Amino acid sequence: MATDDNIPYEESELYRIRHSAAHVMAEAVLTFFPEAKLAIGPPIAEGFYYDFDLGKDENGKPITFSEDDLNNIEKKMKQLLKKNASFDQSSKSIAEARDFFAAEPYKLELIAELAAGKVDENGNPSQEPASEVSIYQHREFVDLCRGPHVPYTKQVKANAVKILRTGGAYWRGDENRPQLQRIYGTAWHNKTELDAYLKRLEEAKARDHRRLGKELELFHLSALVGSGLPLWLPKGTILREELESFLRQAQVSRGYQPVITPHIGKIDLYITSGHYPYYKDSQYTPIDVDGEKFMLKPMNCPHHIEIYKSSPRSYRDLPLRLAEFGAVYRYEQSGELNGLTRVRGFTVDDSHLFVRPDQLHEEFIGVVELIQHVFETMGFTDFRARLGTNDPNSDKYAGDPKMWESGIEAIKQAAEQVGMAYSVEVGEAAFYGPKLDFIFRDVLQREWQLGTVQVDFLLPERFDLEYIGDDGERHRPVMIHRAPFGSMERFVGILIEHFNGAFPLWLAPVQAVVIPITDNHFDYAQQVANKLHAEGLRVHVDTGSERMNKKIRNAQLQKIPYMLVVGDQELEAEAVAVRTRNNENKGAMPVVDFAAMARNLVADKALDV
RNA sequence: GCCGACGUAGCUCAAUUGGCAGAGCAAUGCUCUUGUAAAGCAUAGGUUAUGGGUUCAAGUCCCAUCGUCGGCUCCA
Repeated sequence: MATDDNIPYEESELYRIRHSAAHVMAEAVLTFFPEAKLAIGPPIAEGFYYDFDLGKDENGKPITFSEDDLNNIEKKMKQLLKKNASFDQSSKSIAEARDFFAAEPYKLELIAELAAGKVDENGNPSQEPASEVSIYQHREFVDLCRGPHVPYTKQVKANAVKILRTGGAYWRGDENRPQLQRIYGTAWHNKTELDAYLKRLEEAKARDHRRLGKELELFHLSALVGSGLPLWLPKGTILREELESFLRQAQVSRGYQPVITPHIGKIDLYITSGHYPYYKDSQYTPIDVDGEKFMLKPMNCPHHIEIYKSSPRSYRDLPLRLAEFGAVYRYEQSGELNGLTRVRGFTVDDSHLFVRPDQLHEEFIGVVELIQHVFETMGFTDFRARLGTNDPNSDKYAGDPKMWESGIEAIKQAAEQVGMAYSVEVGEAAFYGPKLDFIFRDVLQREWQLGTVQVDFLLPERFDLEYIGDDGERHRPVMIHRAPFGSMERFVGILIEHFNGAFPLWLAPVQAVVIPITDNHFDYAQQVANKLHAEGLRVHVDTGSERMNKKIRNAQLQKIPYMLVVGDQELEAEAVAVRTRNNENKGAMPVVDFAAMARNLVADKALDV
């Protein structure tokens, strides 16, 4: 996010520019749609938006912005920016404001909540009831608004502003409220910054995992198989299995025990766990067999719990760490699906740790350290932690408040001990307990929730879990749910974009391609490949009829780490001419030397070749 | 699920106002035997997502379904 020096974004000039741009855009909209009702129009991370209610057409359908409308609005907006006007603040009493905004139902709702002390003028939560409201005006355009703005419209450069897109958006983000028409725009200090931003958007498009997944033959989405049910192609499978094997090893050395559970389970299992009512709307319909209902597994927890219950547990058995790459199925709404990052069938690198209360602290720290290890290995340096707590005002969260308190306390203590900063976000918890999420920011500054650790006192109670303590009495264990990757699908999707398809050697589906210069070198190329295979490397021989140059180009486009060119000279010297995908020509080296070098890079999980 | 846009060869895209479905890449065959990012020629490839409708005539217009994309909601 671009900020001026170290000032918080909210206090930066860019924020004022964008907020002002939003007002001028709304002014432009009103010139074409005088009847439009205004909702809210705040600055956001990389621009701004404004929501409008355009009313209904003669068929009762909501009026929406067309592409032409957007073009016209943008043109008008630029004119209005250049035609200078000052932004002037004033205040009105609640009664005056009600009067003034009498024709603006959305503003009236905000004023009512302002007066009740629920929100501020920008729609953000507030504490104190307001007696006056802040108003900003430029020319004829007046908005309920806390500001701040730039002093004059001219200070928003017309050539540094762009309208980006439109879309429906629910009023107050509530799908039960009317759907408004939102216009997104962006604004920057100057044209250079705008162009840089637009270029960044283009780059993001080029490294989109859906595009690269096709080009690099990693996965396929088939309409016939079903929406959100990805098929892993051979190369994508290598990538995924390398990740799984990396985590599996890391887990075995930390005392985890792999288990395997079925893809379906009786509905009673999920009713007992309490998952069923929470996830009912996002489930595949239960399968009815001989009068019994089975559900596609939406989560692995209850299955692992039944493993815990399969035999009496002693305090000596704990912690019991059960791990599974467990496939789960959730019937996400169609509009939510997206490539690999949002699917209906996915695999959670799931584990449930059954621990004694006195082990909770240490085990939680162990999980946090494992996640840190995973992120570090991937070269993910830019991430933050988020403590998700229950919202006392919501009925979404089960269990008694004491459980929640001790869970939250356990997470805070663990985070403190490992020196990890975190932000607290109310209402981000799982229904059964608080959690610490790891949110990774990729090279394009987008944030993704990946790893998660959750403390759960509830399910042990629901399933009546117990262990026999050293006092001979029955005690209740605590559960930790955790997934460092989050889901294999999402993680791979993010990894594709993070590395722009140029995976570290240990992950690259094809690590090297041998390129014979002429047909006469095919045999030698195959010998080289055989040797490297024997060394555990994934090598492919390009026996196509193209010229060497074309084969190099193809390998470059496939982002294969090494191109091993072999001709007469290499054949003679038992060597390969090594070229990297970074356009680096390392020259000839003996095959054994290349193998040793590559093996080391794989063993070290080096991030680049 | 809601709002909007879109769906033409394996991929990326063309196809005046409705008027003979086409190109590049990829694939296949042949020729060339090549030294670090695209050799040449040829061949094949399509019920224009699916199903209806309007029309002398539909890739193009209308309806429905499926799918994809951009948002909203939701979320690993």
